[in-house]
Amino acid sequence: MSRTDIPTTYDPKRVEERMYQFWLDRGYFHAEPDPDPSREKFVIMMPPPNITGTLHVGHALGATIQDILTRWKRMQGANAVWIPGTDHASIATEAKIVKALADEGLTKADVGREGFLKRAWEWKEKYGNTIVDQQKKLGASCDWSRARFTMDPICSRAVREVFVRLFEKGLIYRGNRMVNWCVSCGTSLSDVEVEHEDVASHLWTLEYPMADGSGSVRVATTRPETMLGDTAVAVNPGDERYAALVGKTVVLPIMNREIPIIADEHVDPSFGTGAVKVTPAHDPNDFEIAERHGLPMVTVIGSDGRMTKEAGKFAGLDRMEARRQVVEELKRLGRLQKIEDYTHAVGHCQRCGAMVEPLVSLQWFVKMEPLAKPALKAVYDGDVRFVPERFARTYLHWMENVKDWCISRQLWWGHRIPVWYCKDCGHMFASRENAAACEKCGGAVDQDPDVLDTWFSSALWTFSTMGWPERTPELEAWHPTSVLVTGYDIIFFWVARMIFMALEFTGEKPFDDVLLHGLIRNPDGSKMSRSKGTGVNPLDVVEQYGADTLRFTVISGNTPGNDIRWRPERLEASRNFCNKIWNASRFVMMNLEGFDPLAPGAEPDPADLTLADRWILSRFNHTVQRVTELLGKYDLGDAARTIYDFIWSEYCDWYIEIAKSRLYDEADTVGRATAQWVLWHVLGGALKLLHPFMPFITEGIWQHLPHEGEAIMVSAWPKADATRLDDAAEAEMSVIMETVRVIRNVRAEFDVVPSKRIEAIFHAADEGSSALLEANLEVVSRLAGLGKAEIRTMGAEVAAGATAERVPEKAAHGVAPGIEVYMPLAGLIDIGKELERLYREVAKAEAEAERYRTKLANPAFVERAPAEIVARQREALATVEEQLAKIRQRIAQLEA
RNA sequence: GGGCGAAUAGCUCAGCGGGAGAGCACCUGCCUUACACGCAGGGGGUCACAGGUUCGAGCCCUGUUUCGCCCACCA
Repeated sequence: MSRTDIPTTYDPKRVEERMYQFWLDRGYFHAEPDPDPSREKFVIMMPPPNITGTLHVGHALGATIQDILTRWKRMQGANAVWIPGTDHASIATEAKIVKALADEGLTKADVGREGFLKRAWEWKEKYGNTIVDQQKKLGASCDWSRARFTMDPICSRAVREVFVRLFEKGLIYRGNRMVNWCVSCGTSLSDVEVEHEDVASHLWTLEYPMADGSGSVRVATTRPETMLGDTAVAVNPGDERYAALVGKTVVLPIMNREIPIIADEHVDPSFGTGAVKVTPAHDPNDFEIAERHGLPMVTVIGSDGRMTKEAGKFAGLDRMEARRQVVEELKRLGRLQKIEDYTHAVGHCQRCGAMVEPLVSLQWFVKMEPLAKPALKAVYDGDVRFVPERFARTYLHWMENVKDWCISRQLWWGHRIPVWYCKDCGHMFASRENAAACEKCGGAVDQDPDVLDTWFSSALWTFSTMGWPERTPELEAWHPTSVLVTGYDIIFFWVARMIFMALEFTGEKPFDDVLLHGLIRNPDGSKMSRSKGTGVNPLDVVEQYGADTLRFTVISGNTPGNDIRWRPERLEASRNFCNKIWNASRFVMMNLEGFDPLAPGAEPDPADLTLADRWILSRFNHTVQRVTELLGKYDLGDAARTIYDFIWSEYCDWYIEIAKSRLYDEADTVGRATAQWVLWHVLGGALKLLHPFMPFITEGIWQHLPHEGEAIMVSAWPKADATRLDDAAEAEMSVIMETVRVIRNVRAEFDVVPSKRIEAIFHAADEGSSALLEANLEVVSRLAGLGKAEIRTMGAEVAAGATAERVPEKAAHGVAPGIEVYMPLAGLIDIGKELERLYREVAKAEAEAERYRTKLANPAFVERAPAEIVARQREALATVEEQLAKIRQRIAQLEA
């Protein structure tokens, strides 16, 4: 195919799949631990998505960030590896299986534990890889050969090891305690799995008569149905109103049970009536009060959410129905004193949304205090760094107040708790191997039926995946990992737990940095929800726009930790950028015919470089510096924008346009070759900078450009070449650019069509400006559409009046630093209109000058501000005043 | 009840101590031999409000307001 046949629109479909396969075939994603400790390593463990899941834009953001960092580090020569995996997601997957069973008219009990697990594994085989395949579509450069699943033997073994060690150390214990119970999922939950939501409800004030008939005590409650299980009424010990009643008893209405009035510090005398009903079995505080006072516990709500036998005639009712009936009954008995509207927070199950019931049950817990200590220190000392930093505070606050972690779940899908109970002697023991008999008496044993919280295995992710407890080469070389990239919403679930687990079991932090990204929201700011149909499927986006466009869209305009709203229109901007790159590259390729930039001596002699060449090379190297610096700070959005601006606004808008003169001038062999080399060199470098962000298009183009090496993805990350940084060239170029702008401006003002060439007479202030303009006259002419152009050097001796005579009266006027332009627009100009334009120019410049003058007139500023700042202001003022003078002079001429 | 974030051009967002920015939208010209998914030019902002620090403040400090989020056992 001839290069001119390249389509003018970039088509991702023609590139993406082919390039990904190419990378896979070459094994570029794979890494091995490097025994050489001096080589930089870069390791990311992918947060394992649930096997129930499909990709959403949030995943796309996380994956893009991780891929950018990994590709960048790989290009920098680091031993970079990004290890992927999936999570069994105990409760979420189990819910899916249960639902699938229900669709067949079956229940868990119908299929039994084994049958259920068989179905779960089938589910995993069927759907476990969809999300992996989806990530490949995004261009994720994961080492797929290292993919792990949280229930792989290698991970399961680590889970057992950790459990047994914690058990033996006394850090895992079993206890009858109050836990969060989801009646719908039928399992206990940890504190973090409960979401508190404000619910508009009522505050009921009940009246309990004194047993001795001496009056009554009023108590307020948000849960009247629990009164059936009350075993005391508590007041504050310092509350004089009730001092005389403490020790006496009241009769619990409906149940007609005598319960004591006790004094407990927990009671806030200023709230409600100052007296509290105590229901130890259904309220965490009451549970504690009961423990302090040795109160009995009456369970009136069962694990199914229905009232128990203890609830008397309400037994069997759903708790909400029981509430209505209890309230009715109290009303009838005259014991309902008051109903007020009241809004309070109620816990809901994170997974299913059902109201969580605090219930007392026998569960397994991890004792947190000893584990939290080192985990606090690691972050406090800055050993583990949060980006943005503010999230370290969130973490520290949580960890400082962390309570024991309930890890047992009454589910079947997950890591089964490795504890056995002897049927003969009652001995309980934890074991690394499945136990067939009691370790003490040899009697028959039963394994604990529960499974572990999903997050228990996720917490070990950085090291379980690398073969711990073996001392594998991976662990030696790659642990701790470099950075964890995840959403700020799972700091407690996962980040915190990884930190204390890794510290406890490997003696190392799990990662150096935690990079938190924000959530992608709907255009109205609400959370995306698949159930509400508001989620965006990244694969649809890839289908329509390509992966690079999606990646660039999620990464640009995004700062760490900040949420962004999903605006589909932004995709078009990224898509247009792809197209811009495509066409710029197409242009370069079309103009590279007959030139081999890789040939010896192809690099131009510095003496042959034009101002524009030196300028773009300088700008490119500044861009390299800046982008590298930003990536190092995880400012990926800023880095993306920097590359975008360089490619579009500098390389395309200016350099390519400037290069055309030399490219099209067959006679200028040196000039042509120089432009070709610079075009090629800078394009290649810019593509490299862009590659981590847009891997497909950059690789696709790079493969068609003359290049060394196999692939851009394994090419070396550009290093800033100090010898190419050229401030003088940048300053001079800005004068040339300003001159072009001034002329374009005039053309636009007077509606001169682009195809019409115009004449320009330049007045250069001095020899320097004159020489600069002379050397770049062709550039200016091309970009500004000039026909005839003349440069006059104005010596200091030239008087103002003398200038006017040498300029056609009917000419538009423009001013750039050190350069004046007169444009006789051949009949298109209208002096009145020109004057108006000049007045506007003067007004604008005058306002600017005034700002500088005020500042410089302030002695405090001149004395106290840094000399450099003051000098800059003076310079700026001088420049503006010089231009002002010239415009005023021209106005004077025209007015005369 | 604590804590955090946001408030900057019509919209989505950068900027966080020394000349108010980008993309989209809008207006005016242009199919100029890379690109109309484009080019050139242009309009548009007392940077939420009130104080303070500073020679100088979207940028730092204090307070206020409005949204959003997280944490929390006042029944």
